[in-house]
Amino acid sequence: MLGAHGDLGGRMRVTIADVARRARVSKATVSRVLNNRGEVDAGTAVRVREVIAATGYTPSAGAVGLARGRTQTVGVLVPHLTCPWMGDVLQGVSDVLEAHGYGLLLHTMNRGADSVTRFTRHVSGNAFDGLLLVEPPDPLSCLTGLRESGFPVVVVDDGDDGDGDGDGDHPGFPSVATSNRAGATAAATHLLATGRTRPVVIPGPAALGRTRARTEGFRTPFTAAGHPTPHHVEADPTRAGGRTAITALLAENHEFDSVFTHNDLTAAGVLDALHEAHVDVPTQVAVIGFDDIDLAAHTQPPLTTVRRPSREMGEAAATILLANLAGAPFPTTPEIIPTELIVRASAP
Amino acid sequence: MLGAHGDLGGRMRVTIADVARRARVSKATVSRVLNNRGEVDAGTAVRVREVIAATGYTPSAGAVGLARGRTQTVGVLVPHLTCPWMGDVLQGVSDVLEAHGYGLLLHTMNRGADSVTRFTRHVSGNAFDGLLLVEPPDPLSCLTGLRESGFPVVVVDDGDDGDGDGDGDHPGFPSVATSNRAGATAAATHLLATGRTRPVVIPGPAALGRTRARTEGFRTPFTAAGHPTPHHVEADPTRAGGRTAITALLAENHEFDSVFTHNDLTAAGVLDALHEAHVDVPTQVAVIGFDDIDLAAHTQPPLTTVRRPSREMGEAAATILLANLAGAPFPTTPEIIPTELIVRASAP
DNA sequence: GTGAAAGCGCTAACAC
DNA sequence: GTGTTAGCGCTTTCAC
Repeated sequence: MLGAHGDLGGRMRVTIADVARRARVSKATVSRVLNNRGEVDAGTAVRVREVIAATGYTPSAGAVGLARGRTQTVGVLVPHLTCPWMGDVLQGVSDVLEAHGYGLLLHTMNRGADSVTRFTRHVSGNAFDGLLLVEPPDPLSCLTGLRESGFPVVVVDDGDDGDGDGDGDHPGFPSVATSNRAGATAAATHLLATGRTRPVVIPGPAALGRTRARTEGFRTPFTAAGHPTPHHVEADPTRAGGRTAITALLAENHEFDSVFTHNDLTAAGVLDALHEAHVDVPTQVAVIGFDDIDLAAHTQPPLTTVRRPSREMGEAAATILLANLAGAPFPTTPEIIPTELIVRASAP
Repeated sequence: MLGAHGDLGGRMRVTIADVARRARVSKATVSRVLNNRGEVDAGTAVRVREVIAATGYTPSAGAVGLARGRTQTVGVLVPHLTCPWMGDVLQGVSDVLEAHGYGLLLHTMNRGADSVTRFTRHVSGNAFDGLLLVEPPDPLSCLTGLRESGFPVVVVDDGDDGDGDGDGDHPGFPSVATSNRAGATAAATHLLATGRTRPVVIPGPAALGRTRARTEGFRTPFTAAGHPTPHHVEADPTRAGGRTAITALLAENHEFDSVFTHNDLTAAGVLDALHEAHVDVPTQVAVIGFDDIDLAAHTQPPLTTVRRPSREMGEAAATILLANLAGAPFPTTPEIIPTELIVRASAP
């Protein structure tokens, strides 16, 4: 009977000592076989491996971590899990991490300060080797402490706009972002090319770097072509927000031939409002969103939008972090994954 | 200068020994203060706490885990992160776990067998105290081993139909499911109440218990009312699948006045096909989906659907698991979170 | 009330 | 090549 130490319920863990005893070697040798470290006699190695297979031994992750000082785990902090693209980011991260044998410890900031406190404890508790911060809100107090401690951190989707001046929302951290500026420029260029000259812009939260980048990127082609700066309208970054904003605009008889929103949800609301007002899309007004969430392909009409490469950003961030854990230095400039203009019926 | 042992880069970890030394007590006493265990002199406790605060000491999660034999972490295995409701499930799980001070180690099965192998290593490596299996595919080999070992596992969204016979896809495991049968019955009843008698059903994967449950639940009211068994049509569980299926059905002049699909994506495809064929929804054909993903509220017309309480299911599963870790026995019958019929314009 | 000492399961010098 | 010996940072008897 195997390892019948009598644990309550299941059988007792088989430890490296058990393996060593049964293979008639020392724990050190088992460890060597386990990690292909040092030269071990071929015959001995085979014997050890047989015992390992026979006993079903698996090293205790915790013990290995304690002894090595590394946990083979990275922490991921996300604002919340329910927004449309978070799954994509996580999938990208998870794929890379799993491929390299790393675990992924997930944390949410859903419960505000308390969440962050708990998270910080985990960090200082050495629960993981490195950290991925997804869309961190601006004033994340624990950040400064992190940087000072030299703990490996990569920021995903910092507000950086890809214009090379490195002015993300969290300068000083290695980061992955998308070409917010170029994406917005592509949208503007597309509108101009299809004869639209009087756009309305519904920007995102003003505090975010990406809002600045998208705003500027969109304005550039218009002013360059001699048109006035696009009209801006504030709105909640929701479907209802977009709808309300455009309804108000129509009520005051503001003239426009196109709408560019900083996110797809708002754009969906814009479509709603236009539909209600019997304004045809795209003949009377063209609409372009941002992100390319699932919904974008399903609106009526389907939404032309700037795709944000969420999954690729997750992959890139994880890759950079793992490279650093493996000894490589962090890149000094943000890695920019390009956006892509997805042309659908709302702005053909 | 604090703990200037000289770690490369950051400052060296402050350990319980450091705290003990500076507070002029033993490690044991610090541990007692830390865990409110045993009677510690009030003055001593205060002194220790001061040192802890001053040094910013945080216990090493790994060391605590090794010593206590518990990691305060639960593993979550999901098929993939990109499907619409997974974020909701995870959010529910995460909220409960964080509220109880547990970490969440996320695993994906994206890469098939390899993923599962890695995952299994983590399990036997004692990386976590308990396990949440979300929508596990039928033949998950490691499952039987898990059950035998007595390792705490809760299955989320097992195929169980809530009819009380406990015939989930993974009998023997405690599980959380939704009232698939009752939800489908509600959809059927709603259709009948609005004068629809010739429905078409597009079921989900035949292998899943929930497909059986939804199929039966939908059929019951029709046969009870003396109508024939609803016509079934196979289709991929995607938007394209629903579209193709209905297009074919229209081509062969099959008569029907309503469509019930086992998921919203398929329903969206059905709407597409009907729209193309100039069949009006809902006057000519009513459509009801299942799940209530974000998309459902945004289709044209908005989709009537059976809401599946993803987030609540996640919360329930986590709660059951934590209760077990705290000593409570597992419930012997699946916990059923009820569905809810969300009536929108596609089937008013 | 508090300390000393023995682990938890593993790795990593260092000897032989 | 392989064993011995220390730890990694904490918890937990068991004395005092």
